[in-house]
Amino acid sequence: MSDEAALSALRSEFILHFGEMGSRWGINRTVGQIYALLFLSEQPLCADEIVEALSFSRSNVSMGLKELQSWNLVRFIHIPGDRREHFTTPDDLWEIVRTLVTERRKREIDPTLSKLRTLSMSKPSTEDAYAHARISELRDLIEDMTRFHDELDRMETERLVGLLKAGKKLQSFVAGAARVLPLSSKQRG
Amino acid sequence: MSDEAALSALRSEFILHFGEMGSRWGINRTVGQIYALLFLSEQPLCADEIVEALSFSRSNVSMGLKELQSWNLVRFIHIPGDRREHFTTPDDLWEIVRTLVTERRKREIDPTLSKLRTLSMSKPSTEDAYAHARISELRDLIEDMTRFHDELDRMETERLVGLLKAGKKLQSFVAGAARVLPLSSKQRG
DNA sequence: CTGTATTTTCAGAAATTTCTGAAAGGCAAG
DNA sequence: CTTGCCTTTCAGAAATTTCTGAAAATACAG
Repeated sequence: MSDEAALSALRSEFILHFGEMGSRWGINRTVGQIYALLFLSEQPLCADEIVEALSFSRSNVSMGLKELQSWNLVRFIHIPGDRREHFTTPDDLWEIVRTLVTERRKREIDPTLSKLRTLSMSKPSTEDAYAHARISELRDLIEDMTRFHDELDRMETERLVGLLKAGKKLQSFVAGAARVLPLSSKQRG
Repeated sequence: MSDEAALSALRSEFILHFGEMGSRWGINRTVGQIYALLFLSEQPLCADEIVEALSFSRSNVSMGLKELQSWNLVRFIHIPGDRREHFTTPDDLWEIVRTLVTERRKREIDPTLSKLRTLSMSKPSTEDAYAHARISELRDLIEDMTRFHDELDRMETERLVGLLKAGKKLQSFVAGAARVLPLSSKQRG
C-alpha cells in the first residue's frame, strides 16, 4: 500500500533533469536520477524507498547504487534497529564537487597521461617527428594541469572558495606574478 | 590503389587510445579517432584520407566531422586547386583546451544552471523546504564557478599559463586574499 | 544547362548499453 | 543450524546508439 507520497513537482523536475544530464556526463539516466533523489532528501533513503520513488526495478537500483559507490558519491548510513542500508549525499556541496573532479580526472585524464608518457618515451622514426612532438607537448600540458589540480585539491575549502570569489582581482595577481616568474620554463628568450 | 602508408605504431596507438577514451567523454569512438588522427597530422586531411587511414565508411566520417564541427574542434582548410574540403586541429594546444572547456560547459553546465534558476524561483511548499534550499545552494555554487570560468576565459593564454605554473605560490596568495576579502558575501558574521 | 566530383542524409543493420525478473548469496536473530 | 529479510548477480529482453550503403543533394567546371 504505497503510502509514500508522490514526489512534488519541484523534486521530480530536478530528478528528471539530472537523469537527462546524466547521459551527458559519463553516468546513465537511472544513476543520475538516483543521485538527484538522494541529493534532495534530508533523510537517508534505503534501496526500497528509491524503488518506490522512481519506479525502477530493485536490481536496477542496486546496480545504480553500486555505480555511485564506485564514484565515491554516496555515503552509507546504518540506522539503529533497521537492517537495511541507507544512503545519502554529503551535506557539503564542495565535498561533492571535489569528489566529482577527482573521480573524473581518475577516469578521463590519468589513463591518458600514462599512455602519453609511454608514447613520448619511444624514439620516433623520422616520419613520426611531428606526431611525437605533438604527443609530448600534450603530455606536458596535461602534467601542468594535473599538478595544478593537485595544488587546488590540497587547499582547504575556505581558501578554494576565496580563490573562486577573487574574480577580477585574479587577473592583476597573475599579471604581477608573470613579471616575477619565468613565463615558461621550457623556452628562453 | 591505397598507396597511403599504414599508420605507424606510434600513431595508431595514440589513435586507438583516444577512441577508447572518447567514450568516457561525451563523444564516440569514431569521433575520437578522427580527432586524434587530425591532431597528429601536420598536413590537413580530406575526408577520403581519413576513410583510408581509419577504415570507416565515408558516411561515418562525414558524420564524425560534422560532430567535431559542432564542438568547434576542427578547422576547415581550402587547398587551392583541390575541390575537397580539408580539416585540421589548431596548432595551439591551449586553444583546444579552451574550446573543450567552453563547449563542455555549454552542454553540461549551462542547461543545468538555467533549470536550477527556474526551480529556485518557485515558492516551495513546506515539505519542499529542504529540497528548495539544496537546489538554491547548488545554483549559487554553479554560478560562482561559471563566473570564475568567465574570468579565466577572458585572460590571455600567457597569463593563464602563468597562473597554472604559480603552483604553491597560489596558496599564499589565496591565504592573503582571504584576509582582505569577505569570505562569503552572502552571509555575515 | 550538363556532367562530374564531393558531401550529406537517412533507413535500417549491427553493436552496445541499460534494465528486468528470477535465482543465488549473505547476514543476523532466534 | 534455520528462518526471514535484504542485497547482489546474471542471463537475456528492451532500448539506445553507432555504423553502413544507397540515394539525394550540392557545388562547380566547362
